[in-house]
This record gives sequence, C-alpha cells and structure tokens, in this order.
Amino acid sequence: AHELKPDVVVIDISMPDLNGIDATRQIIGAAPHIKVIALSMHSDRKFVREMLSAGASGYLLKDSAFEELGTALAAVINNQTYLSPKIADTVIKDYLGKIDPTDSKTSPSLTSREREVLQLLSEGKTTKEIASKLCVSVKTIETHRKQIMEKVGLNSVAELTKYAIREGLTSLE
Amino acid sequence: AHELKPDVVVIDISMPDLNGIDATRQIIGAAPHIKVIALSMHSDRKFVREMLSAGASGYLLKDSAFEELGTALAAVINNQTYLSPKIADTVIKDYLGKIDPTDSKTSPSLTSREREVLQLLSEGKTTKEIASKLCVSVKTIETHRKQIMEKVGLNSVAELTKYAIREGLTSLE
DNA sequence: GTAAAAAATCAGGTTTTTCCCTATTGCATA
DNA sequence: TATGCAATAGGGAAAAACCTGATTTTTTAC
Repeated sequence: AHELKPDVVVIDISMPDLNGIDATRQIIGAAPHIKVIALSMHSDRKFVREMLSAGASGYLLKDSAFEELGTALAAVINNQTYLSPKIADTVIKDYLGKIDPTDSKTSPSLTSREREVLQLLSEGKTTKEIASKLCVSVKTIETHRKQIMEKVGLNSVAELTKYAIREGLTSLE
Repeated sequence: AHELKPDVVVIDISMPDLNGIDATRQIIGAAPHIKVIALSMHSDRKFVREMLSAGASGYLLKDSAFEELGTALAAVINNQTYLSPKIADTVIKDYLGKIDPTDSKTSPSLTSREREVLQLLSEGKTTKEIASKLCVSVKTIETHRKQIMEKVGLNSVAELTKYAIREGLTSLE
C-alpha cells in the first residue's frame, strides 16, 4: 500500500500471517485518505466491529457476488460506507444495543478459542489431537466442544462440520 | 493485455464496445500462454460454447461468490479448466447428450448400502439411529462404517461428511 | 450350475470417547 | 468491587467405537 498509493485497498481478513485488522489500522494510520474494504468469511460481530473501528469503509462477505464489489467500490470512493447485507444486519443490531438471545440463530458468536476448536474438529482431528495441539487437557476440549454444540444448536460432528464449512472455518478440501 | 503481460485475464463478456469473445480470441491468438477467465451474467449455451472455443480456461457467473474466483484462478494457473457449477452442468449435458444415471457413480465403489449409511452419517445421525432406521443391529452399522472408512481412506466423521458433500450424498443444508 | 467372491448381517469383549456435573482462575466492565 | 464470561479441567458413569471373528445372502465368474 505504501508503494502503490492506491485509492482503495481490498483486504482479506483471513489472509495468512498478517492480521487484516492490524493491517487496516496501519494503512489508515499512515494514509487516512485510503479507503479499505474488508473481505471476510465470517459475519462475526467482533470481526466486523474491530474492522470498522480500525477504519474500514466497507465490509464484504466472501460469499457475496462479484457485483457487490463494484457497488462497494463505488460507495467508498464517494466517501460512503458499504456493508454486505448480512453484515449490515448484525451491525444494526449491535448499534441498537439489544441483541435478544431468541434471534441469536443468525450467528451465535463463538469465541475465538471455540472457533479454533471447531475448525480443527471439522478438519477431522480427534479431541485428543486437538488437546495436544493446543497444549490443554482433553477435558478442556470436551468442554469447548459441548459449548460449541450448545451455542450453535447442533449435536453431531457431521452437522458441526457442515456448519464450519458454511462459516468458512474449513473447506471441502 | 499486450502491455501488462498478465498470467491470467478475467474478461467481462458484457463489457461495452469490445466483444468479450473476440477479445479472448485476440488475446489467445497473440499470446497463447495467457489464461482467460470469462465473467458473465448469462449461462447461455452459445456464449459458453463460443467462449470456450475461443480459448477461455474458465467461465464464471457474476452471481458467483468471490471464493470461486480464487478457485478458478488456482485451477487455470495449473492448466486446468474451471467452470461455475451451473455452467458445468449445461456443458456436461451438452457434451454427453444423454446421461445414464446408473454408471455415473465413479466413486471408490461403495456399495449402495454403504452409501446409504454414509449419507445418514453425514446428516448427523448416530450409529444407533441409523441402525434403528435401517432395522439392523448397531453392530452392522459399525461394520459398514469401518468398511466405508477403509475404502475411502478417511477416519473421522468430519472428513466423511466432507466426502459425502463432494459426492453429492448430502448437502450443506 | 456350481464354486468363489463380495455384500450384508451380527456378537463378545476391550478400549476410547463422550457425557454430565462441578469447579477454579483470570479478566473485563458495569 | 461485584458480576459475568472465557478458558481451564477433574471424576465417574454411559455410550460409542474398535478388534476379532462369524454366518447368511447375493453376485459374479467359470
């Protein structure tokens, strides 16, 4: 970004190594006129909030259509903010303050640790393997898993795997 | 394209003035190593056929997700061809003329019973539930499951679920 | 038309995993 | 400072998976 002096940057949040949120912070910090559009697989509240407070002007989901990118670009170069419809929903709810637990089915925000466990689980790792990988007890992973199942309302590895795929935590390989 | 010498060009077929099909023909004619991915709103047979015979290596629909672009790019730089699923369907039907549903299963020869079990498994059913549904003993289902895992070379429900999705035995719901 | 191979069924016993309940610690924030 | 949430984990019961066979149909092959 520093070299190319772009008008708009599209950042993939889940890019490896460099954290997209921090990257955004740096870019905006160094060159506030640059517009940043975040591209993410998650519609997770925390991600969105952090990204926006880091200064992003737009937030798109990866499962959005190409068309949306054009719309978003047009919006941000006009100093407007563009959010994917799904994102807009969560942002508005967040903004309105009350997130009643009844409709939390939209995206039952898992903690980052839980997402981590879910990802490994949906990649075929056993509980034992996950525990050893994360250097915690098997019991801890069991608790996380139970918690995940409770939150998302599913109770089989198969369904969790599908959920993880839909949420972009894992791929079909 | 002439100036930038790209590896891959993504062409919007419906771009104004210049016809995307002719553009593709020219690019491929001048520099055959360049990969062209067509981006179109139509899944129209003629468009697709002409585009492919013009030398395109990929064909995406505009309502596809971003993710697909990555997949397509990865495919074409490996000298493979990528088609949006919808497109693939029409191409294959065109190509085959008639589709025999019986022999199209070229998967690692699971028996129909095994596929049945795998499907239920990948829908989140427990071994016990499957047994009761199929009116056989739990032991039988265990044996089937072991056999399936052996045949496809996977040993977790998560991976089996992904396999089942790829094979069209179950959906993401 | 029969023998061999493959598919479908199941059991006993052992090992592993999961489930349920409970509990501690750190951290944020109201 | 009190309260709630996140992350951690143990014990013990229950369930599921695993290993080692084994029997009965159904297909396939010669």
